[in-house]
Amino acid sequence: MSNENIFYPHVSVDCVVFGFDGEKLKVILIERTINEQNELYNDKKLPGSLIFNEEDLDVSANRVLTELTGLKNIYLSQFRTFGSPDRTKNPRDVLWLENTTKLKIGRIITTGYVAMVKIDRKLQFNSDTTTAKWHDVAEVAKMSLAFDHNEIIQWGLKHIRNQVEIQPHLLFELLPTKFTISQLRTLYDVINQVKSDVRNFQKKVAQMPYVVALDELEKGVPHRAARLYRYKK
Amino acid sequence: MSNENIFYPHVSVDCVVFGFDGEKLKVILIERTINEQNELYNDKKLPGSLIFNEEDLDVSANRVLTELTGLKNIYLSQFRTFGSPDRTKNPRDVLWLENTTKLKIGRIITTGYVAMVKIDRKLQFNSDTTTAKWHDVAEVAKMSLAFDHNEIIQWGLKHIRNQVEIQPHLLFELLPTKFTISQLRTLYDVINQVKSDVRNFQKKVAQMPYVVALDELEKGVPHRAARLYRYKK
DNA sequence: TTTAAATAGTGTATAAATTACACTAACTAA
DNA sequence: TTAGTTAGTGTAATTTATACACTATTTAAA
Repeated sequence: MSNENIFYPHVSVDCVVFGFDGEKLKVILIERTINEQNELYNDKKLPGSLIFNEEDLDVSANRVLTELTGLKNIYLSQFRTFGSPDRTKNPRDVLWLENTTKLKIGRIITTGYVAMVKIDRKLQFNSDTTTAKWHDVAEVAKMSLAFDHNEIIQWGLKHIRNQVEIQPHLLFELLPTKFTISQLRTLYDVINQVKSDVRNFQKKVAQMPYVVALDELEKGVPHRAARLYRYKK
Repeated sequence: MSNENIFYPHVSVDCVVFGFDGEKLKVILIERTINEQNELYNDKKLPGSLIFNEEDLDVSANRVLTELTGLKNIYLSQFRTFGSPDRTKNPRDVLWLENTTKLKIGRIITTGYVAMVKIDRKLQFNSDTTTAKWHDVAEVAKMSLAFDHNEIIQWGLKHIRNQVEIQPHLLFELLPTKFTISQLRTLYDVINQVKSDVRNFQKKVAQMPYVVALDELEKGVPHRAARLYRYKK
């Protein structure tokens, strides 16, 4: 192996945080502002950043997520690492990187993490120049995000689809503590890209010992109120 | 973000190549020799190496696999990145790294790839000091490999188990071109850690349009010969 | 040449899971 | 009172999964 081919890339983590608003899948994006020849340009990106020395990847992902969104104690699950040399070929991305890190950046290898969180969790951020907000996943697919973040989101989506199939319990991470079967079904359908039959779905839920009915109905709807359920254990 | 926390790790790839000998799951390991204070020490590790500048991770994994095993045109699938700062805490590993790369190595982030190959493919290698060989996965679990390679193999195993469930076609990557149903069943059982019923398994295979019976029997067995099948499409 | 040993190969009945399908119930607002 | 909106319920048919035991074929040894 010849030494001159070896180089020192930077390493980062990016977090794809999914939420569900009762109707659509959402993802958290950070707004970034780039000062390009004194023209301000606005853009969106995933919450992510370079890792620290002596910091494990998982730890880094948690730190970065908290720094950029205020979310704490979120279960983040690694899904894929993106290492194309083309990742930093967009001059706008390079400009932004060098401005925010004060480093000369050549190449960045980034590891993607997914999380599924209840959408009512408050997003806070401790930087003046970034804003974390929920966006429709479907809308985001049409936008042009920083770096290869569109691609990263698609892989993240694929990952949670697989994960939910193996561990259906994960669905409840996305629902409010009290939810209707209708909400659960809509979520199930959005994730699995299917259209479930209402009666068959009720039957399926009835067989889930971990979904327990409450003596409570939803409120504030202009029609018959649905029964509320919660996830147990 | 403060600059002094940012550092420059090395990035590598490691390949977990699975095979099947008709009975047990196998994995390719490389033998390495470490000269430790003029004592030679032998050891095993996964085929892996540092990536080159401007080289995509996937490309790198293929290059490294070919360099260390002679295997070409193998479908490698990324499964997880290992980034603990403790990865390079074993002095023996550091010694070996610095001898082979002639670089001062601090930390290495490595991305794991899995492949499934027919075990009759010949292993060649173009280095005098390394030897690639098949080993029983179960035996390897009891050995102490270089770096965190034991852990990497376990994650790789988990990955192919999931993948095979989603894509049963992958099983045929591990079988010879012509195989018996018995071999297919044994492989299925080893991968899924189950014990299938012979009759039910035959039924299952009969429903796989991509497994076609040949007008041919296995040879050289000291009992009734089984019919051969092949994978189609 | 007979017999033992080893593995191949076959069918049926039961249970469980999945699918298809249409109407009544409850509440709100006009 | 009525129209609009969503909640909630059962049954039959099909498909899939499971449990289970004997005969067939070949080789090698007695």
